[in-house]
Order: sequence, then C-alpha cells, then structure tokens
Amino acid sequence: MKTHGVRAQQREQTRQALLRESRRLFADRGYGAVSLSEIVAEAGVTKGALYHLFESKAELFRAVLEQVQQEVAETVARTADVHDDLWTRLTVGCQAFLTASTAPGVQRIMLVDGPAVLGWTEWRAMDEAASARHLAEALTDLIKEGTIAPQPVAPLTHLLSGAMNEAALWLAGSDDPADLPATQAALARLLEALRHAQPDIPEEV
Amino acid sequence: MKTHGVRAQQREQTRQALLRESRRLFADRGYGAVSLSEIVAEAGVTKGALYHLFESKAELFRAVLEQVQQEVAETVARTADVHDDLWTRLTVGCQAFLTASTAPGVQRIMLVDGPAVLGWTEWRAMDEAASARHLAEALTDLIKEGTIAPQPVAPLTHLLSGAMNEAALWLAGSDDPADLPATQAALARLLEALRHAQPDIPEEV
DNA sequence: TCTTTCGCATACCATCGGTACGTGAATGTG
DNA sequence: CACATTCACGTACCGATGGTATGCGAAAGA
Repeated sequence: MKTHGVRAQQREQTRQALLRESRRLFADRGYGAVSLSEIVAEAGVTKGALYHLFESKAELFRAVLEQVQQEVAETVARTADVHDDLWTRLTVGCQAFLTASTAPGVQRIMLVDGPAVLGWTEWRAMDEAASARHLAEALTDLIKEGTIAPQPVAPLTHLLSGAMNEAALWLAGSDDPADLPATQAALARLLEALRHAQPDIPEEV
Repeated sequence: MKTHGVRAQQREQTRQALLRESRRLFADRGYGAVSLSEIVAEAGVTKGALYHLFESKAELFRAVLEQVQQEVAETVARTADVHDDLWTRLTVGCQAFLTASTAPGVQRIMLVDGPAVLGWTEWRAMDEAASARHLAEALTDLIKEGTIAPQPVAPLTHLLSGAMNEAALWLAGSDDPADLPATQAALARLLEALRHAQPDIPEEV
C-alpha cells in the first residue's frame, strides 16, 4: 500500500478526523448515545466516507479503543522503563497506570464501553496485547528472580488488573484529592504483600 | 397498593414474565443486541404492556440488574452468615462472590452491560447498595477489631471489589478447571497480606 | 490520452426505541 | 344491580438510527 500520493494522504486525513471526533464524542457521552450522523457531521464528511473506511460503528469504536489503549500503555511503559530494578518497575508502572487511566477521554472508552461494545472476551484480548501482557511479564520475571513466591501468574494478573481498573474508575469520579494517594498506598500494600509472602511450605528446605 | 385482586395479580404476572425473558435474552446476547420487539414476543405481550410497566428499555434493564444483584448478594450473605469469626466471614464471602458471579445469566448483565447501560456512577451506587457495602462493613469491623491495620476502607473496597469482578469475568470464560482454585488461592494470599501487614505491635493482649 | 481505480457523496431502506390512542374487563359507587 | 371509572394492556404509528446500493469525479496506471 502506498503511503504518499494525494489519494492515500487524503484517505488517512479523513480517517484521522473520524477517529478524533468519534473519540471525543464517545468519551463524552458514551457509545450508545452518539449517532453516526453526528460523528460524520463533526468530522466534516458523510456516512459514505465512514463506511468506506470502517466496516461498522463497532469497528470504528474498536479503532478508537486501540488508539486509547496504546496511549495508556505507552505512558506506563515510559514511566517504568526509567528504572532498572524489576520490583520498582512493577510498582511504578502500576501507579502510572492508575493516574493514566483516570484521565478524561480514556475512562469511559477503555473501561466502561469497551467490554460492552466488543464483548468482554475481545476486549480482554486487546487489553492483554496492550497492557496486561506487560504486567504478566513483570510478575513472571519477579518470580524467576525470586522476589515473589512461585505461583500461577494468570490469576494474579487478572486480580491486579481488575483492581486497578475499578480503582481508576472510582478515582476519576472522586472529588477528594486524598483518594488518589490513599489508593496508591493501599495498592502498594497489596503488592508489598506479594513480595514478602513465602510459598506454602513455611519451614524446612 | 393492592396485592390481591385480579388486576394487580395479572399486572405482576406480566411484569415477571417481562423480567424473566429480558433477563434471559440480555444475558445471552447483551443489552444492545436484544430488541424490545423480541422481548415482548418472548414474554407473550406487546410493547404497550412493556411501556405501561417500565419507563424505557434502560429502566427495564435496571430492574433486571437489581434482581441479579440481589440474588448474588443473598448467596454471598447466606454463605458468610454461617460463620461467626469476622475474618472467616470476609474470606468465605469473597470466595462465594467469585463463584456466584461466575454463573451464566449473571456475568454479562452485572459486570459488562451494567456500567455501560446505566453509566458507571449509577451502576456503582447499585453495586454499593447490594454488595460492596457488606465488603466495606466487613473491612471496617476488622479494623475496629484490630485484625487488619487502620486505613481508609474506601480505596481498599474498590481495589478488592474490582479484583473480584475481573477475576469472575475471567473465570467464567476459562476452560481450565484449575483456574478457580488458583484464583481463590491468590485472592486468599492478598487478603492474608492485609491481616499480617500490622505496622507495629505484633503481639499483645 | 485513455482506462481503471477508488475515495467519497447521495439517496434510500429496514428496524429500532418510543408515543398516542383505543378498548374491554375489573373495580369503586349509588 | 346499574352505572361510571379505572387501568392493564393492544394497535397503529413516528422520527431517528445503523447500514447499503449506486453514482461521480479526480487521481493513478498504461
């Protein structure tokens, strides 16, 4: 596929306009309350253009979600990559995720409408590819390193991922500025527990 | 309001039929993919009846969600109430919630479509009233009792609640029967951490 | 230059959630 | 018992929505 040439450029420009406006509207009012007529009007095109570039309303939403997830993942990764210590990378990454997904224009698309529009399974696959994979890898490495006790990582990944998602949702609507540090502290305590908990065989070697 | 009399009885019967069929359809295919025409056809009535009993499609869904939440909450409460020890009640209650919300006909309505259809804030308020309130109370009591360290309960409640919701979603789609016990173990470990993370004063009385 | 491609607009469709109104049996009243 | 009223629905209909079929004009290949 060509990337230069008037044809391809115009196409990409229209696509970006649709993504930009639909993301804004979806974030503001939710997937169900935004009509395609509204989206194309805001983007300055018609439904013909939309259906030429996307297969359906749900596919347009998927493209938007992908973009949002990548933004969050990149923010988290950039914050974690500064550190070398595996444990620090985990804790810092979790804190970064909390603040990043609290941002407006992220919340509703990524955590509320995502699972409902695409179905939980598909949403989870996308989240896995963008974010949860890094969490799982971090936990795996920490087990290899011996910092946390050997155990299946999948359950732990889901528990922690879910905990952070729900906390982010709550924090976004909270008006008490003390809630964020309190949540970070509570999360840190839970993580800390992983580090100190020993496997089930307490004594003897 | 009268509860006997042919009028009231018929009304309630129609209402139950609508709730039953819409719950089945919503659980199977999701809120967005089910039409009102379909619901009233399955219930053996017409849209006139539906709009006489419910204000909108979303309100019908809310009634269904309320019913589902109360079922789950009752199951959890019944399991926990057998025990006297506060700590046992918490852990047993969490395990019960995990298995109860994994059930088909609960999942999608309670955890996926709920927040999207009613908005997260409203969904959270309902969840609070039905389930999360008990969790918060249990944590508060355990702090009073001195079993877990003094700390704000709200952040902890959301973290744990979110962790269990996501875990339940995952378990429902899992085909490995070892995932449930593994998740219960991981959750137990996280909870256990709360108990042992006493900042100071390890032994006493 | 001539043909083909393709990005997009226009016009249209079936279905959806929702509403206005009619109807007949159950209910209150003398 | 006769009569008026209420009310639980059914019927008919509406605007808007997601989606499609088709036409067009400029860019791209030959």
